[in-house]
Amino acid sequence: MVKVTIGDVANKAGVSKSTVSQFLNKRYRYMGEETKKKIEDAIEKLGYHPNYVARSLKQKRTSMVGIIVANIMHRLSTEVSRSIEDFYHKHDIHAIFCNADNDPEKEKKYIEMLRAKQVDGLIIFPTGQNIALYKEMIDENYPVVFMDRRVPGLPVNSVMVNNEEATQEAVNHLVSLGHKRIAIVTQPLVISSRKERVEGYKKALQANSLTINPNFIIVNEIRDLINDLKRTFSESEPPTALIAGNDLVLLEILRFAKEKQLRIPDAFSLIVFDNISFADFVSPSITTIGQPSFEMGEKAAALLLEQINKASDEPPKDFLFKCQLNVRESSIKRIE
Amino acid sequence: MVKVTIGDVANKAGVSKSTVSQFLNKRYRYMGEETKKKIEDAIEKLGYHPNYVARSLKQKRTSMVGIIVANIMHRLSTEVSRSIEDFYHKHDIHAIFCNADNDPEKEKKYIEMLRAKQVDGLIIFPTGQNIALYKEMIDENYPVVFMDRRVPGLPVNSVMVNNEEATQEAVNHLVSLGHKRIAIVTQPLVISSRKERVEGYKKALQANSLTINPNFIIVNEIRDLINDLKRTFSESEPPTALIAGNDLVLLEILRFAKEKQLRIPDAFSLIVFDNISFADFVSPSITTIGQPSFEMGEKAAALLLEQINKASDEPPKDFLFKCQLNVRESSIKRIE
DNA sequence: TTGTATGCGTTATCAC
DNA sequence: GTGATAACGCATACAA
Repeated sequence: MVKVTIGDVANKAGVSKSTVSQFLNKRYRYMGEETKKKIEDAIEKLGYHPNYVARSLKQKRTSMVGIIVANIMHRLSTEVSRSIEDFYHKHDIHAIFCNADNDPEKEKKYIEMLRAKQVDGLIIFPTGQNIALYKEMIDENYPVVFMDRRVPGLPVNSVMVNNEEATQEAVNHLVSLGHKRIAIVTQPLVISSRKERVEGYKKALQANSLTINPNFIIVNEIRDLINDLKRTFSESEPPTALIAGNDLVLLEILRFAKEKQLRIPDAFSLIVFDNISFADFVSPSITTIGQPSFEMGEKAAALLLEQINKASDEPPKDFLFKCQLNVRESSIKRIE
Repeated sequence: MVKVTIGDVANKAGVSKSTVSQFLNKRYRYMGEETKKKIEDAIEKLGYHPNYVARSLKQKRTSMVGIIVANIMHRLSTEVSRSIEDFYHKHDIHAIFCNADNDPEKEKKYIEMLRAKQVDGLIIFPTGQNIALYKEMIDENYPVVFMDRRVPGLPVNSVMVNNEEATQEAVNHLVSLGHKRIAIVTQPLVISSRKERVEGYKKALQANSLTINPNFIIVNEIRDLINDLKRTFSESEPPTALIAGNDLVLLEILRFAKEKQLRIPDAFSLIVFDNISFADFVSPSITTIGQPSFEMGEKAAALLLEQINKASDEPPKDFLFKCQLNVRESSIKRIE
C-alpha cells in the first residue's frame, strides 16, 4: 500500500505542490496547457489519489453529514435514509448512517463520535433523552435537523408528520364503519410520535362520544405485545378493530392472529402506520397510514445543507408532513 | 461554533501539548496525579473534544471501514449491514454504508470516495463489473472483503452462500411434491449469485429428468417481471410452482397473483430466497430459503478486521454459508 | 503563471 | 515525568 502524495506528483511533473493543488481544485484560470498536461500525466503514472483527511483538516469541512437513525430495521428509517442519501449524492456529500436503536446511550455515543469526526452536520431521529447534549449543539450553532420526533423547547428545524390528525382520521374511518371498540397497539411511549398517536386516538374517541378503555391502549415492548394482545382478546368484549403503531407492531399482530386463528378482517379490522411493502399484495390487503418518507428525507437533507452553507436566516421551525390513509381490505364494517 | 484544541487545554492546564496528548491516549505511565487532575479540569471547563480528523492524518488510520451495499432496500443488505455494524460497534470502529444500487458506476465512485477518505478497509457487494479497480486494490494489499457475490480469479476473501445447492434443494422439494413445471423468477443475471441460482435450478431439473423450458426461466428487471409472469401464465401449460430470487421479486409475484386472482398455493406453489419478515404470518405462510445473514455479516467484518490488523497470514478464500429451506404453507402437493 | 511559507490539530521522537 | 519540535498531506496567502 504505497502512498503517493501531492508532493510526489509535483516532483514528477517538475512543478510545485501549489500548482498541483490548483490543478486538483480546477482553478486553472491562468495555468499553461503544458503544465496541465504534465500534471495529468504525473497523476496518471503515479496513480495518485487525493487524501480527503488532510484536505478536511485544512478546510475544516469534511463534506460528510451524519444521520442517526432510530432503528435501521424499521421501514420508515430505511426509506428516509434512502432519500437522504439520494439527495446528498447529488451534492457530493457523504451521508454516514448510525443506528441508535432508540437507545439514548448509543445516541449520545454516536453524536460525540460523529462530531469528533468533524461531520458538517447531523440529522437525528432523537430519542428525546439527551436534552443537554442537543442544547449544547444548538447553542454552538452546530447544524442539526431533527426527524420524526418532536423535542419541545429547542430551537431546531424538525421534520415530522401530523401524527395526531392522522390517527384521528384512522379512528374516524373505523367509527364510520361501525366500530366502537377500537384498540391502539404501540411500543413504549418514550418517543413523541408514539405519544402523539395515542393522544390523537383518545381525542378522536372523545369526539365520537366513545369511552376510552385503558385496556385498549396496548403499550409494550415488541416481544411482550403478543401476550398483551392475548389478554385483551380474552376479555368478554374484545376490540373489533386495531391500530398498529408501526411495521414491527404489525408483524406481532399478524403473529397473534395466526396463532389464535383469528381471520382478519372478520375477527378484527386492522390499520397500520407506515408504508408496508406487502400491504397491497396479501389477503386481505392492509389499510395503512402512509408517511411521505421520501419527501421527509429530502426536506431534512435540504434544511441541513442550508444550515451548513449558512444559506438561510429563517428561524428554525417544525415542518409537518401529512400522512395518507390508504383504505384497503383489512378495515371493514363491524360485524356483530 | 468555537473550536477548542489540545493547545488551549495545555495553556489552561499550564502544561504542554504533548502532556495533554499523553493523557488523552491514556498513557499515564509516569504522569503525576496533580498534572492529571489539572488536565481533566481544563478539558471539562473548556468543553474540549478531540479532533479525529487531525488524529487520523497523523496516525494514518481512521478507524472507519466502508461497506458498499447492493441495495439498501433489500432485506439481505439490511440484515448484513446490521450485523456488520454491531460487530464493529464493539470494536470502536465506525462502519460507513453506501448504496451502490447494483450500479457499477456508483460502485466505482463510492470505492474511490471511501478510499480518498482513507477508510481502513472495504466490504463490498461487488457488481462484478469493476474488475480493474478490484484488482488494483488487491494488488496494493488494501483490505477488502467481498460479500454475497463471487468474482472469479481474484485472490480475495469472499463470504457467500451455497446458491446452487440451495436452489437444488428447493427444486427437489417441489419435485417431491409432484411438481414438474417449475419456474424460476429473478432479476437480470448480471450478478453471480443470481447466475448460480439459475445454474442450480437447471442442474436439479436435469437430475430429476425434467426438461428445461426456457420460458420458465423468467429473468427481467423488477418492473417488467409482472408482464413476463402474465405471459408465462397465459400459456397452455403454465408453471405449477415458482421460485423467487429475492424479496423484491416476491412482491411482484404477489402483485401478479392478486391482480390475476390466483390463489397461492392452489394456483401455484411458491418458494422465495431471503428472510421474509412476514413469511410466517400471512396466509398462506411462505416457504423460504433463508440466508444466515447475521453470521455472514459478522464473518465478513471479522475477516476485514484481521486484514486491517495484519493479524492473519491465511491466503484469501471463499467462505460458504449454508441456506436453510423453511417449508411453510405456500409449497404444497401439485394439484392436477 | 508558478513557487514559498505557513498552518490545520494531532501524535511521535527525543531531549531535558 | 514533561516539553519542544517535527512531521502527517493539503490549501492558501502572498511573493516572485
